[in-house]
Amino acid sequence: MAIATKPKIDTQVVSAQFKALADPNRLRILAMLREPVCCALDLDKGMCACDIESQLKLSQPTISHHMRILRESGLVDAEKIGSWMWYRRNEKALRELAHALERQL
Amino acid sequence: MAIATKPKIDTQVVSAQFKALADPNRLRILAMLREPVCCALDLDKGMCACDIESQLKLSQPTISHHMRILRESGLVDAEKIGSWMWYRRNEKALRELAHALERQL
DNA sequence: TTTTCATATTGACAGGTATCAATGTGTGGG
DNA sequence: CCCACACATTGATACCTGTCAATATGAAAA
Repeated sequence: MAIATKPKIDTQVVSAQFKALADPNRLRILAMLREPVCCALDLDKGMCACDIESQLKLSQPTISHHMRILRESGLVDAEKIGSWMWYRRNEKALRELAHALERQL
Repeated sequence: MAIATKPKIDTQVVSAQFKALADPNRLRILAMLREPVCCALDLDKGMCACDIESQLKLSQPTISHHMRILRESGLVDAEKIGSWMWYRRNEKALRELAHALERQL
């Protein structure tokens, strides 16, 4: 079971992930999530949409749009708690993408 | 002078590179360039546009368009010899992008 | 229940993109 | 010089994308 099955690269998934990274504002969001600055105290939760909005000069619907693309690409995880949406980097997915880029693509 | 100056990440450049990777056909081209299959014997030159065209089901102008985007992103190098254009992966740029993705973005 | 707050969705719009047919531009061969 | 070849550029077209204002949704507070 621990046999190293050759890691499959799904071109559709990978190009969606690169597409998610292909916008400067989404790169900024990803960098912000690396070191969350957040209105709540529990930084482990990540950042909520309003925190991101307050640091980027973009409207609320635009932030929501970018977060959906990041979430659907799998590079960012989201969790709804109460009426807040908490966003976190998916470090595993980011690492796997970087490795695929270096070794397979 | 050998002090490790913090590697700068130019968001514009990086997002252009991810944009170049955000198309499935360009990912295929990059994968083809990893192991060139080429009409000429000297594989070190890379692949010429017609070789790429013959393996992808895309018109010649479309290939030319994709190669321009890959070239301008810096991920692929191009060299004109006679009337052929030879394309090669820029492994250094690809590696740097992968490292930036893993460590800084 | 009514109000308020956080976020998502919709609609509209300007600009970008992938694609191909047609045409232009050099280069090498005859 | 002219032709054939390899590639680039242009123009047209359909589709996709980033953005915001307006509106909807859903949860907490009053």
